[in-house]
Amino acid sequence: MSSIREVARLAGVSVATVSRTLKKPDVVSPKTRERVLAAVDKADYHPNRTAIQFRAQKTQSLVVLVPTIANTFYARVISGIQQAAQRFGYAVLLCHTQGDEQVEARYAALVSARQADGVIQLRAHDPFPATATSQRWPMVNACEVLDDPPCPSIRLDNRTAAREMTEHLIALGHRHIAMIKGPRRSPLTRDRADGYRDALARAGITHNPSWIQPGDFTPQSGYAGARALIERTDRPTALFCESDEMAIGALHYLKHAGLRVPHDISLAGFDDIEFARYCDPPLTTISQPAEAFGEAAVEMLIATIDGQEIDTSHRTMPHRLLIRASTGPVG
Amino acid sequence: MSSIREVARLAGVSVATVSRTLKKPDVVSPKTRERVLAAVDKADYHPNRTAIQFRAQKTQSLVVLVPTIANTFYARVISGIQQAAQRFGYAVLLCHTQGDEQVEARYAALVSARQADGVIQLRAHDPFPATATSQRWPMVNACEVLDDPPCPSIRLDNRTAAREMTEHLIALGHRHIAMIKGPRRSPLTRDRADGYRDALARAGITHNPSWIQPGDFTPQSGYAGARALIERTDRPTALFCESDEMAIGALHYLKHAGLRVPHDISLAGFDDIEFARYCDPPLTTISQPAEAFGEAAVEMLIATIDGQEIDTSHRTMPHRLLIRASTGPVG
DNA sequence: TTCACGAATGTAACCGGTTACATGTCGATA
DNA sequence: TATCGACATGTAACCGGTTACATTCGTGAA
Repeated sequence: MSSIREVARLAGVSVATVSRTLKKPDVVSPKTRERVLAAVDKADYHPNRTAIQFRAQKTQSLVVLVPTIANTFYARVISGIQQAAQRFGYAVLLCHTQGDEQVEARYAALVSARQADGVIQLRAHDPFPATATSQRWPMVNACEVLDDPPCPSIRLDNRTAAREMTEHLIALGHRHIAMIKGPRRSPLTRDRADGYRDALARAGITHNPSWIQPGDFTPQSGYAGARALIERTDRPTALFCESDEMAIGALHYLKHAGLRVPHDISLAGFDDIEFARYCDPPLTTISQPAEAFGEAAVEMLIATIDGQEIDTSHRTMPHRLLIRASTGPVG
Repeated sequence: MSSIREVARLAGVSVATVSRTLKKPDVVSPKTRERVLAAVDKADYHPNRTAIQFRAQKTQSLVVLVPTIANTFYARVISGIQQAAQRFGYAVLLCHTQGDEQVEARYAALVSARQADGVIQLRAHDPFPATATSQRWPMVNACEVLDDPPCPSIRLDNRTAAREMTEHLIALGHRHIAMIKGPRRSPLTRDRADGYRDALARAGITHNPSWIQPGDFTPQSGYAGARALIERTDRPTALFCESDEMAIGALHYLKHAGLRVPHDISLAGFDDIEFARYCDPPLTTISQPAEAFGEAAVEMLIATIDGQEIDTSHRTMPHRLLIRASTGPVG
């Protein structure tokens, strides 16, 4: 575990010269450079990054707070974060929070403790304590975004996307359109439900609140939601799930109940996860540029860390309605 | 950005007393403790973890090298790593390598540069340079394991698992069993193919090498592999894919080709990802304790870092054959 | 010869904690 | 009263780099 002093000793120079040889090779003479590099090799010297970070008061690391990595949408976002971070020379501290606010706070504290330079939060919650005395740290809120984020944010126009999907179902002749929502307090879920209601209102269709089922984005909750809706006497002709994972669970129940999709009931999802296209029938859904979310988050965060001005501190990423075979004319 | 000296000044004590108050509160007098804690509050003081790590020569961080996080099996392993790391007070530096050896080496160098205390490698490749001079760093190899790992490892008995699956198909009366493999040079894939051949040999079935299709664990490669097999004249009656993702792709092709599963052809996967049970028909597969892989890897790595003896430096995790509806008697 | 100047290199302070060791204080005991 | 020990606290070195500033050296011009 050789240090710079060991290398300096071996090369017969001062530590400053070793440091310069490695960081600004052009300011040392070729002869010295050669001697130093030979000593580096001989000593198997690797600069201690913790020491460098300590000295520079900069860690080149980012904290990413993700509710669950087992969700394929988040996995794609993280993949995008990784790519971009790598490009900028930043390391990614991945923090799996299960949406637990205490865990989030604990990990966000890595930034106040200067083990990381900033946070990317993928959930609609401010992980920093709201005390007036404590300062704000570099942070970006992406994917599931606070209504009034105290930091740059990157979101989808969830309301418009959900409206477009609902309009697609209405255009197919559906009037009885049910929805399986995400977790109660999420702004994202609220926006999608608003978009759904917008479309119904525009089409003059009376909105039946009991056709909105709660869910939590898991296939299990999709299965349960579909069952609750199908077991009623006033069965809907179309079902819009706020995530593909829930749609996949719902599809499973629908088949189990002997319903043909889309002949007996149309089914739509949201996210366009990889398996959506492999469903039988392939799922009509909204595609989101998941990797681009991650990349944009990293770019905006690093700009914040570097204290640059950010042209758009709130960005909206484009979505796309993908019509596949799971939705069809009302039977 | 207050330091310990600032707090000491505010409390009218020395820095040593502040440090002791926070780390060993019982050695300072209650009166002093109170004054110090008040000063900590007032200064909004957060100990600088980089300084602590630098002083302690210990980062409490692990590097995880994962080929791709977009694979749901790896996502579960990482989830397990996260849980365990959190329990031990370690942070996780996630490194997405796409299986690129240079990227792996660059990230593994975070350990030689002492930005992390050890590495968990999820791929069968040693990320450290093989020079004789360079020392070995704490590392654990999990999931896809080197034949002769220079470190503790955690693996599945892939050969036995694949043999059991193949025996299940043989027991159903199948004699024409094809396979879609993983990447060529992976020991994991080789072991599974060996297990498949073991079962055929034991049953006295001649092995037809042309019934082994290459793949890369993605649904696309499963789709392509299934097509290549089905378009032949000597079509197999059963298809064993080395991953569920490939099986899902294969299933899509089989349906597209108008084949009924399992009536016309049986289909088996490997991994038991969440969507396997939501397939139509639900997929017969091998379940692996993915989260447990991650947890075991963290435990063994931290034991290595702490220089403890490790009882079993090579662990084998249990697998389970899950028979669902995608496999059935030969038609 | 002397001086100025630039290039190359060295010296040492600094980043913010931890901790071995030194010092100081107080009460109990001889 | 002197001495001792337990307890509380302070002082300063240390971890391994970076870098401002100081020093040394060689070269060319006056």
